[in-house]
Amino acid sequence: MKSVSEQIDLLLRGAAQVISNEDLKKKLSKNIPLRIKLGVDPTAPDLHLGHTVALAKLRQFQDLGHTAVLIIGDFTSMIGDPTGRSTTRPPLSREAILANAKTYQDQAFKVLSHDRLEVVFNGEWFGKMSFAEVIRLSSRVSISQMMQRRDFKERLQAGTDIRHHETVYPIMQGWDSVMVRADVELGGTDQLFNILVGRDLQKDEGQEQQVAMLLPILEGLDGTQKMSKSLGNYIGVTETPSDIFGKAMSISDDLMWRWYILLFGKSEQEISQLKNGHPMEAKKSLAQALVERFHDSEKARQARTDFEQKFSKRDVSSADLPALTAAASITALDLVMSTGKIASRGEARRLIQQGGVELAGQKLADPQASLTPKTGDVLKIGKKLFYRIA
RNA sequence: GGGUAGGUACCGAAGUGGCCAAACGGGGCAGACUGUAAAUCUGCUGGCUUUACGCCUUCGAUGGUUCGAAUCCAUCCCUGCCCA
Repeated sequence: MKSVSEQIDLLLRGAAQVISNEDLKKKLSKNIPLRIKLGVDPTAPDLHLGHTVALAKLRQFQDLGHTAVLIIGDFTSMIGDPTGRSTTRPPLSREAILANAKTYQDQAFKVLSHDRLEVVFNGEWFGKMSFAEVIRLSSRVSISQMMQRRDFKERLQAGTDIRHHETVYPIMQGWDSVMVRADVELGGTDQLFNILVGRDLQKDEGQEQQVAMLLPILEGLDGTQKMSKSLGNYIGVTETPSDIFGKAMSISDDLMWRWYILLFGKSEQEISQLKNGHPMEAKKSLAQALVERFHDSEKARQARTDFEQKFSKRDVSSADLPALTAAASITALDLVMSTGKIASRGEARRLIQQGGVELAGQKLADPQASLTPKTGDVLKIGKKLFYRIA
């Protein structure tokens, strides 16, 4: 096992806040594997890079010899974490939760190691609790304490309703920490309150208190807003190698360094070393590393080669492109529409008129022009869509 | 339950009888420039077509008034705020 200071150096990279550094150091000094808790809500079926920030941190702990305790919130997700929400969220059905949990694990293992891992469902203990126990547990947290949470306070002020069960959520999350005897709990910065409740409850139970390690929110492709599905600025972990690679290449340089730190735990020295080279090289390496993480190294190399051919060398002659069957004689408009990727004929018309469509290297200008596409010709629509005529 | 302000395109927000497919901003898409980056500039951004100031659908819902309605009237649904 690495020395405490080496571990600290690695673990603190990218962390937004740790409560407290001293506690963490003390725990590490015991030189026995720590139990690192990460609770996840199986509410959304697909993970994106934003979700993997905490997973990557958890993996770091695993690599240092600590035990990852992944809590699947099958029970808590029936409530829905109110964190960051301005409205009560609709509960999920049992079946949906279990199906999501399965998908979640499959995807999480692209980042996590199977070694030194425990996966538990919190229904194991919450499902058995009696109402009396629930009341006893609830009595440990005061309402005014609960109302200190920013999202509750704001909702209260804004006059939107807060349902009673939502205030129970932090208590349940805290109780999870007690049940798994967590040494460290990971979470986004918005999880501060919930994780601190865990510390309180552990203290009440006579346990050593967990360290709260908060990780920053990952910015999405646009570089400003948080990565989220609804904003469409995300990279999903199940996306194809070329999509992951291409999307990663489209981010700004500033964002690239953030991703290096948050997703790959790079140190300041490593970053400044990368900054000495060409930024595009650094970005390609990042993109390649991402593909490797979610697929494999062979596919990552392939994605990079394809990308370089398609874009850097602008040579698509040998690249692997989706095939498109076209009639011997067809108008430019119909050819573009036959890809099925363009929403309306009006949009296709606009693309052509604005010079966004090329066939065999020739820009098309007239939507009505009659074309005779040959087998092997490449159709390029906009920046990202490529087809080879079959 | 009472009062009050509202519901407009992906989002925000103008428009209060014809010049409204609906200003403006954001977002998105495309082009130029680049490192297919960012920033910047330009264009586009409901659908269809024979691309025309043509047709169709749209301004919470349904009916109505009118030659003509996002705009006026009626009923209904939903949301915020204040009071109880």
